[in-house]
Amino acid sequence: MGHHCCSKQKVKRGLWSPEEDEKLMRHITTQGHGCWSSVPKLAGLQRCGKSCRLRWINYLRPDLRRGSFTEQEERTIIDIHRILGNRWAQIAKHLPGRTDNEVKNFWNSCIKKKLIAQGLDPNTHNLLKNKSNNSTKKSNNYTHHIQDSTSIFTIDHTSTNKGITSMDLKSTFFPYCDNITYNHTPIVPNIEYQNPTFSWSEQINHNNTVTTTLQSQTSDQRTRDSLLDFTSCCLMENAANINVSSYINENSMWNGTGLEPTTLNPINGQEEQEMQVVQLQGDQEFPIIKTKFCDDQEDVYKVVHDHDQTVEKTFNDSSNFDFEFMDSGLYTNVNSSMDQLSWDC
DNA sequence: AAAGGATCCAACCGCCCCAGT
DNA sequence: AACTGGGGCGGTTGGATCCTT
Repeated sequence: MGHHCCSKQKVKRGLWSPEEDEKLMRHITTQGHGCWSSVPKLAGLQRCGKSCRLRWINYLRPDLRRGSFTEQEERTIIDIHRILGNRWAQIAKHLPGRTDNEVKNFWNSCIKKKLIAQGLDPNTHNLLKNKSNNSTKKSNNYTHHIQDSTSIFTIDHTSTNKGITSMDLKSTFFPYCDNITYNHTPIVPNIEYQNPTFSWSEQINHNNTVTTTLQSQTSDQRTRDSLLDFTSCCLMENAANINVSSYINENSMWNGTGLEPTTLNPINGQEEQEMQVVQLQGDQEFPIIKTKFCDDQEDVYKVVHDHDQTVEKTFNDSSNFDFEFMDSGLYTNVNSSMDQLSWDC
């Protein structure tokens, strides 16, 4: 069964011969394609218009870029796919000379497998469930720096200096934060939080607990929730030397915060929901962070220390962004293509 | 060398959207 | 408003090629 546009015609199918290519090329370069349904007749081809169009777009077009995909192109595809999903035509628009078909094939034949091999679900970009625990275990000697100028995070995993060492959260991620004062006293001295619109303070109390206070004067609930989550998450990162996974998600990109708003309600329904508590664990002095919410939603974040200097954690399932992904170097160009994408799409 | 499985990728299919009537 | 045709898109297929045994 052919397309409705050419179902009455006797059309050839299958691979194009060099002669057919020649005819189509000559016709379009001299006459232009105009109405595709008329191209086969005018070009002397026994193909349907759609087939001609496809052949031109995917193969004959002179501005096509041939050859294998570069690493940069691969990263771009992954970045955009994280937001748009299988919208190959949209993705291809960000890759000059590449077609949607090409991108789709590359994804299915190559990228998909790479992501799976890294323990990531290619559809959601989340950690695959059966890999999530393993991914949190890492060697003390593992070192990985990401200092791409377009990355929002710098991550350092040297044995003496783990965790996020700096971050530059652009104001585009916090469009609702207009009047937040900067008041930051980090637990880990080399941590720098560079976004002036976003801050919190941390104080070590006499009873070996740490109180974190989010300094937010915004009245927007989503921002407050986002910042609370973010603070909690970073605190865990710093205190436990773990790689925090599954935190920012693409939906949050769309709601404008860039961070996943919590769906939880503060304990006692407090208006001020900034309080976080870090407890130092017995003589090991290993910190655990527990965020208190309403009774039925308690202990969403759990950090468990084991004997191998590794950490397991449990997160709210609704979180599906992963720092592991950025850690792998795949998540880049946030401030350029990704920001642009938010506006384009 | 040959067979069979795996992979790649060009092309097709079917659906949707939109503009024109 | 309903119909029609063209264009665009994502999913799928199947033949060619590569790889493994």
